[in-house]
Amino acid sequence: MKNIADIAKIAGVSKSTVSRYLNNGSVSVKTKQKLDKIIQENDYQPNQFAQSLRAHRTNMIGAIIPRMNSYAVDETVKGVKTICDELNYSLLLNYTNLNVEKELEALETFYRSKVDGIVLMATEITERHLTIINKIQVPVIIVGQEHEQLHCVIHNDFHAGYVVGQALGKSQYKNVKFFGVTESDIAVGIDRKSGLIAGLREYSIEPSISLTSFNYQEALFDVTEELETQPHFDAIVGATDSIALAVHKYTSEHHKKVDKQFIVGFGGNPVTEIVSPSISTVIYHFEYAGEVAMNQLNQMIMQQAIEKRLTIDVTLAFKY
Amino acid sequence: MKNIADIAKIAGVSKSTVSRYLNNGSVSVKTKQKLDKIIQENDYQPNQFAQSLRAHRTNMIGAIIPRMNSYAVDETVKGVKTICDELNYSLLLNYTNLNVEKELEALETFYRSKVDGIVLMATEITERHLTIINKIQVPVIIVGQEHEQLHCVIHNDFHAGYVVGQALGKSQYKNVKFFGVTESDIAVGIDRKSGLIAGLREYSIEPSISLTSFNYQEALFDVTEELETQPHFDAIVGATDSIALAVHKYTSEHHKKVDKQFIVGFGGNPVTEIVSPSISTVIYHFEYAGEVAMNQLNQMIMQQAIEKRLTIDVTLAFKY
DNA sequence: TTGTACGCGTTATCAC
DNA sequence: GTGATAACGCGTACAA
Repeated sequence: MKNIADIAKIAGVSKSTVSRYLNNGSVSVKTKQKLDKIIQENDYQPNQFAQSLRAHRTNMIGAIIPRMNSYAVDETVKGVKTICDELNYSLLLNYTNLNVEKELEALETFYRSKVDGIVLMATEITERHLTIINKIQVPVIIVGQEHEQLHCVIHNDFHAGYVVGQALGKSQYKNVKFFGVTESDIAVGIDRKSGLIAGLREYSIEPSISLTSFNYQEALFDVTEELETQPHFDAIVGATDSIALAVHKYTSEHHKKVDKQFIVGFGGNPVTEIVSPSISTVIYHFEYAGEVAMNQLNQMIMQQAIEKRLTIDVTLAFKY
Repeated sequence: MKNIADIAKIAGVSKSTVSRYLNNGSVSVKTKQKLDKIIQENDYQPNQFAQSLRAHRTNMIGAIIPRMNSYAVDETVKGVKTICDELNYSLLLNYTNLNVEKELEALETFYRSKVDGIVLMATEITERHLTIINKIQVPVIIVGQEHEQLHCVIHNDFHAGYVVGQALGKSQYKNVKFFGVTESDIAVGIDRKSGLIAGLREYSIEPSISLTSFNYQEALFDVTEELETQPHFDAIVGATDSIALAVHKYTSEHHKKVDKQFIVGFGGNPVTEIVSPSISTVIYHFEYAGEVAMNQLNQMIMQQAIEKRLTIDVTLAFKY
């Protein structure tokens, strides 16, 4: 592998001339042509580490993701990646398997790797997150969760719940069941639920509420237990698509005579379309959120002033 | 951010002593204790780029993946990541959106980034792939596809098809339909199909074969067209879980009277479990394959001799 | 326009 | 056990 000195020697010029050729371009036409050819022939590439070492800048972005095989995460990363490509950043991925410790480690790791910025898809922002984020002097943007003191891109979860509530009321569903999740997750546990309640209230409907888990298997267990005792509702809402899918699984295996329960989820996961009959969902624009987040992060890296909090709207996809 | 010189100055020793403390550890007990404390207090971290610059080694692995929201890809990456963590590599991700050009670019990009090794999940290995891989002097391992001249970790696709064929025969299914994909994909297009045919032949069954796409929507279209003309089979096999899910979608929406068609897919995608009734699948151990691939890659980086071709076995998960 | 010399932070070599 | 020094590859004042 050739370095800048080799190229300089071959061209019969000095290192700095080659360097200038590569950066400013301020060289004579003659040497330019010579270098054009030589660099082509030897397909020379500047060593990025030497560059980083000198520039104190790596052109790398670290993304911390809670899990891999998740529609929301994958879509978001897709968006982040798109903008990284545009802006000429490399994307470093760190997956934490829903483990908070690993999440904190990942922040430290990226700090050591001297990434220019970090995209964090956390499930929860603890005090310790805050401490580390403040310690490391690296721009961080949260996507999918909200926090007063941090920059974040969030989905309009309250509104998502609200439109579902309204739509159900409008469609004359009276008897509504909601399977929610822990309130330690603000976005999903609180906002979606309150939105739904508010939307339904406009039609004087009060939903029956149960608690379950993000995990499909656990949700299926809870749903089974709950619906076995009280099997009929006009509509059943799951706080996530996974939960809605669990509901679908239970009802389609226990109500052969299709007493037509209306099922709704949140997220826009394509699997809601694959099951039969399809279930309704609120489409979240994860990929777009990823793009927005990465653009914001770039602004932060460039030291530009930006808003601390950006909200992405959702789209209702009802199967009437 | 402090560097090794700062630490040395604070401790009243030389840079080399600090460096030795960090690496060999060959320092006196006294200075060791002093440095323990000082490094702790200043939470000093060696600059990885300076290290890389010197060591000609980055401790980075590049993974090239065709798409994000895919069970197979995600599981494989999970396995790769696990071993990366163990071996102290950082994982750089490059997603190509099924675009061959981007795949080639990604190889070049990683080459420039001086990653120590590359994990390539290609859909197809062309002559141009080969050219670039030979040009860049970076160890590359293919996972999920086979190639004579390259190191690869593959799934036993022929055997997967074979066991399905046998199981169907054993179960007295006579009238078998197979939806396959293009033969330009050796693993899926050829091996699975030939395996199935061989397995069925032992029971003197010859399947009816149609061609379709990896894409769920396209598969659904093809399946619909095909099954509308000839609706009944004892068993229908899809070359991938996606295709099997499309079959499931069609049959459950058009055969209300459950004339019990047996559906089988390949991959072990959990969605086959979520739909109702569940469909059978052949479980592919993607995560394990990822682990194996990354371990192999590490061997290659360490200049150890390894086998060019490793095969991972599959597991049949039949819902009788 | 071009070349010289130095520094980015680290580690390996060699004296002491 | 410790310290001075050179080298990794690059960019940039500064001088020519």
